[in-house]
Amino acid sequence: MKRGSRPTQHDIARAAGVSTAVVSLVINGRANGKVKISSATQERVRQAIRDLGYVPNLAARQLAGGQTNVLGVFTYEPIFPMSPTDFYQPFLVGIEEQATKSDYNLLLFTRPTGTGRRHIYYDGVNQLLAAQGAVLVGTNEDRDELSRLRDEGYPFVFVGRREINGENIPATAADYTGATEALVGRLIAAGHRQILYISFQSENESAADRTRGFLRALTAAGIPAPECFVHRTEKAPTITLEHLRQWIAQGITALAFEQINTAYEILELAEGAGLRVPGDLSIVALGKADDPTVHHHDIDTFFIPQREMGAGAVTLLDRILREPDASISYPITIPCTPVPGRTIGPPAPSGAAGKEVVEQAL
Amino acid sequence: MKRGSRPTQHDIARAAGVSTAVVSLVINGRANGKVKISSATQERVRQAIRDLGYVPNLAARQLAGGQTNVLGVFTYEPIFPMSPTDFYQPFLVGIEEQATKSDYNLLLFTRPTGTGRRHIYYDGVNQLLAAQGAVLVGTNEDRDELSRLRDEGYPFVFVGRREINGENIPATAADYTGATEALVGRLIAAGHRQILYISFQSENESAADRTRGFLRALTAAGIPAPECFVHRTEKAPTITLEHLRQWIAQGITALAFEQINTAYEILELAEGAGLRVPGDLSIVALGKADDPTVHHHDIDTFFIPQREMGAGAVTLLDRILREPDASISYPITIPCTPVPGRTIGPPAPSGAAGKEVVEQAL
DNA sequence: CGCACAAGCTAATACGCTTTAGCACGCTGC
DNA sequence: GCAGCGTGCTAAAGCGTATTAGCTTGTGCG
Repeated sequence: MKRGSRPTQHDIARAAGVSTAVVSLVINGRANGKVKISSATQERVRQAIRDLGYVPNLAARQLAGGQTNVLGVFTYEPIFPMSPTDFYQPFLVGIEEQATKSDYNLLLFTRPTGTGRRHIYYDGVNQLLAAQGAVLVGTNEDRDELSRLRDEGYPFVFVGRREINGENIPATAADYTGATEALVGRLIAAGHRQILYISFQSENESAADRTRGFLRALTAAGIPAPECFVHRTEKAPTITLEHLRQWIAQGITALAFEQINTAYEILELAEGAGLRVPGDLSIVALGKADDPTVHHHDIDTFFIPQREMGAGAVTLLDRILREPDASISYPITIPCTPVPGRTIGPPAPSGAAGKEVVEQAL
Repeated sequence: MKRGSRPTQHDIARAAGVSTAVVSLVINGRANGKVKISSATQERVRQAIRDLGYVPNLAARQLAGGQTNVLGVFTYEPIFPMSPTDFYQPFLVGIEEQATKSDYNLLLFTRPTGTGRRHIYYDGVNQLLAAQGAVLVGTNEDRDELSRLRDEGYPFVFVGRREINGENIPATAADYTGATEALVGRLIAAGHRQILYISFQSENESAADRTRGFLRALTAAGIPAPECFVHRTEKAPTITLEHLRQWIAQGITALAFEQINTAYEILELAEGAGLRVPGDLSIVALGKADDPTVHHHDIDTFFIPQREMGAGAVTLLDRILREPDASISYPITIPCTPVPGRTIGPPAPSGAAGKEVVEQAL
């Protein structure tokens, strides 16, 4: 063992009077498998490891095709967010928790990619290869990269459902469809027939799932679901009191918002203008981050199980690494817990009544 | 090249009709150094790389070269805190930022150590060795571990000043001494002569630094600094209105709290009881976390430069790794920016006046 | 012509580990 | 006495890359 450098298996082998193969077998717990090592020898090896302070070289281990116990975490956004109310935080909490339980260390990919935006491929090199597998988090992902990654057979799991070329990639996903269906079902059960679904996100998988749940709830109740029930818009400010007035006049009795923030703004807008919620208008939000600092107590919605999604991603990745040939159907879906509020109620008796109220309010 | 696996330098070499050495040299831009490769050959190699879609194998590269670009991050507390207002968060933000700039990936040590509490040494083995060097964060550190770590010559940096056997270890530290001296100086400039320093923490380096700054400010102004000016207590609730009353009666005109939370509680306690701050009592806090969600607008204090401390730790570690023989004096000190408030003012005319006010208030 | 020297390349080795074929040995059963 | 077998171990072959000592060839120069 050269001065100043770490001991290798070779050094351990020499100290314990065995071959490096024995050392490797003992370290990897394969001493009682096909090849057997006497317990006396095992103990000598372990003692030598302790004496010399041996730690395996990760790169060598990986090169030789062994276990490194390192999972990569790649986020398209900065990992440690400046804003403590960051949406991604709970995912990472879940990832760390489960990594600890499953005995993995986490390798965070923070190296710059020159372009400002983060990329998996850096200088032509797949950064993730430094880890055995990786969990990917973020909204701003690069589909081409994901596609390439999958083609290469690199083991990874996305947090959130993602499709590449119409096919689901390994992922853990919130059951937006089911949760939306249940929530909208509650509106229908309360008597609503004309429900407007307001989508602010660009077309992505989460929005698609919610839309599907929305439509399912309608069809399950035998309500025809014309496209005019889905309102897509770019930004929150585009909804005004004027919009609300028009919708109510059209006979709309309930609004389903994709984002809880917008739901909350509109709730305040409506109540500030004298509209009663529920009564004149019922409001639901299709999901709420598990953020302990913010409480939208009153809006009917459901929790997005972020920690579970993060933890589930690690569990799934672990399984993929252990059983590379297992056929698993993606995504792994995790249910959302309902958050009861006070914004669902029976609709106003008729469209005309709604109209009156709004005119009074203005 | 086997099916299903990525092309290697060997494949490129064969395709371009050269040896693997040439491929390696071209890839690493060393084709014009000691060993020269004709530009025609270089172009052939590059073309083959493009044709076959070659991507270097990181593990092999690391094994052969030694450079891993991986820094360890060891925290005694969980890394992704559940509480978004966690004190450690900003340190990690800084670490990540600087790691990105300095072109390092971060290896988070999350593997359990069996004992519940996290430890660097696991089964007698230094876990950190998996990385080139490590940044350590946390209050609950194990001094023996740090001592051993240093003796082994492992490159590491602590975030926050730490002494082992009376000697400073590599660390980045907030300039508590200077900031405290300046802040207490402002009290003195306002006319205060009897200032009570209230310490809640157990005896550690940060508390010691503040105490030193406090005493320096006093001696610089020629004020004798008897020990009775330092009040140590375990928990916040132990300070009551009764205490305040006694202190004012003793002629104390200003309080310096180690923790801003306590300062804030006492401020509310005092004002709730009719005491005027400042006026009857001036209050300062010796440091405030860089937490954007909490605003103690009104208390005079200073920011603890947490992000800079984290970033500085990475910078320092980088330097230690690059110049192992450089002699650097520790800790690297980072100044604290003052946060002006409204709780410093001139003292009450006399001790007796203070007494009166308190008696009215009670 | 003979030598020195540069250019352009190859062969070989090392990095630290995992894995597997196979060896030596002692025991059992016939 | 020997085949057959299990136990405990070793030797050796990679994994994909970087590095370097040398080899060959061509060129300039005295």
